[in-house]
Amino acid sequence: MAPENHITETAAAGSANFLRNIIQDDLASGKHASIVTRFPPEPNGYLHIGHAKSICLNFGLARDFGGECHLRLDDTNPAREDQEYIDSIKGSVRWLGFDWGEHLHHASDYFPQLYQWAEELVGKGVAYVDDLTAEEMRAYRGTLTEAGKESPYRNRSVEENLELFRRMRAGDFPDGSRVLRAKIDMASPNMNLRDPVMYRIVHEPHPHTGDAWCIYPMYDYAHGQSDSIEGITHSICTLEFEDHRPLYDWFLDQLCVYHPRQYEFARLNLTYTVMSKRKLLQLVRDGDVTGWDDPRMPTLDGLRRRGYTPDSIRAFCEQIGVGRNGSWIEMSVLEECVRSDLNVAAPRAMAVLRPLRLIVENYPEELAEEFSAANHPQRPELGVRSIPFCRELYMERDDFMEVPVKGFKRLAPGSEVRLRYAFIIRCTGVEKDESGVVTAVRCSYDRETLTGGPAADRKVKGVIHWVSARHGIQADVRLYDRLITVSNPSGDDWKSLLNPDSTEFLTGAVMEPSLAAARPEERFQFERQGYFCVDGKDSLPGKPVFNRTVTLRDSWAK
RNA sequence: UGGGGUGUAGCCAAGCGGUAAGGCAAUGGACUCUGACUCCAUCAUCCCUAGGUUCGAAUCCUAGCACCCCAGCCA
Repeated sequence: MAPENHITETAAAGSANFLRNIIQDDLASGKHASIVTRFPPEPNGYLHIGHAKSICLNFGLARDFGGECHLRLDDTNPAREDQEYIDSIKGSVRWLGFDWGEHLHHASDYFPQLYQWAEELVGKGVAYVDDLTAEEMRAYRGTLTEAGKESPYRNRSVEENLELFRRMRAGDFPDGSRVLRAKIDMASPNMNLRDPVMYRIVHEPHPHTGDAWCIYPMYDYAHGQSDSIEGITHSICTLEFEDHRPLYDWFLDQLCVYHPRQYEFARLNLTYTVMSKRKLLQLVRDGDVTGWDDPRMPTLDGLRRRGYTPDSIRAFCEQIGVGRNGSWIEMSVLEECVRSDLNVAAPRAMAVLRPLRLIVENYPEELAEEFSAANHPQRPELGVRSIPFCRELYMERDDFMEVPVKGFKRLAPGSEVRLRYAFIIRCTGVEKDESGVVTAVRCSYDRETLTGGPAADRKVKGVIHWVSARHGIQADVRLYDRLITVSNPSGDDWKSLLNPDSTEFLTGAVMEPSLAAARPEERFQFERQGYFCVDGKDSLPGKPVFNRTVTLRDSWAK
């Protein structure tokens, strides 16, 4: 079979999108023998689910077409970047399941080359040192509908520009006093071409180059050339950089170096949350969340702590597709991705979140039995575990209604229900406190109805989970809800849309004893309730804290 | 009112002149010791609008309309 066919077949594994089509054409036409992509985050924040879309796209394309994908830290602005972010970015990409192999790069690796090229452009007379202040420069830039004015420093001689640029680099000038600009066209309808800044002076230590530099390249000057140096074939970025493409092309053409092509796709928007690093940083700084890895955050570290699996996030990125339409993906798509992953992967367990005492009147006081429960109803190979049972149990408060509403299939006075993996019980009465609140439910059980027993097949309308009061363990459970109250938050007042009830911490939950051994990041389905993950940060040995990843679908709740 | 983009179901999204894939959501039903899972069925005479070309248009042409992005020494 021809290699082309092999490539086509492999590529068919991913769902169709315009970038795959472009790459297929480029490979078929021989424009490229193989492809090189890159994921180029700026280390000024933690990666979020939107970055995951880009990571899966770039690494996925490389994987499917037999190419390579580089991880490049776009570290051109030491004023905002930090080693903490570099570490978290690398961890997140690896956690998601991608490997950059030998190709971990930093834009700062190219500072010497970038500087040399800048001198070359000065020598060609297409770059100049400008002394205008930032405010003046803004005024000279013009507006969307009016052309800008040329700076009075625009026509300095090559010699003077070279001398000044070298002195900028040598540290002779304070921050903000001068910049190096490309000499393009102050009247361009594309604002990016109105003599964009190439270098600015920043006396600030850099996490990767230390104090070797006090001038730093701007994104537009650094990015395309970095792509060129690395031999990137398809430089994929988000839509807002579309206007920058002429500038990307301009630098590469002026320099006469290898010229990668830039393609843009629509960034991800997810309903009921915010996605920009700026806003996420604000939530962290203002203490609205506990950190970048707060389980409510759409960051990869947040989703991880919440219990999302790398597989589920990759499946999500595959499902949402890649296009050029500004789109909002409904949170339910993401939730469905974890559910379907965890439904297969997560062992089941019983936990009572809001306990209500359940007394089995005709069960002997001193007796205790162990019943066998499947760890996964559809996967017998996952085995069974035993669950202790005794006269006094806990049931879920929501599973009892003194005056049941129509359609209620759980326990109510006089009604019957099955205790999962145990007996069928009938409610015989309730106990209440002075204010009328039910404090305990009383019932009787029928021994014949034990799972596997002679009357086990008797039909009852409902099955409820339970935990032995004598054997159950206590554990903290944290329930999370959407961060933002409206589906499509926008504008400056987004902070007023924060959901005040996005966390609910439960301290009285009771669980089957096997859960005491749960390890950090271990995931379970608490039957009839949802998927839960042992918090990787706040759990102690033998004392797990459970985060609710997502509820089970509940067709009754509606 | 300058430039660059985008318009296919509630939300995404294939489609590239031959008669509207798929996923999520929703609805109805089957099954069930999780009101879960699974399964089955329904869900665009129509592709922003209006004209035009064509035997034939979501796909080509023309004119509109709507929405998004751009005036950091951020990326």
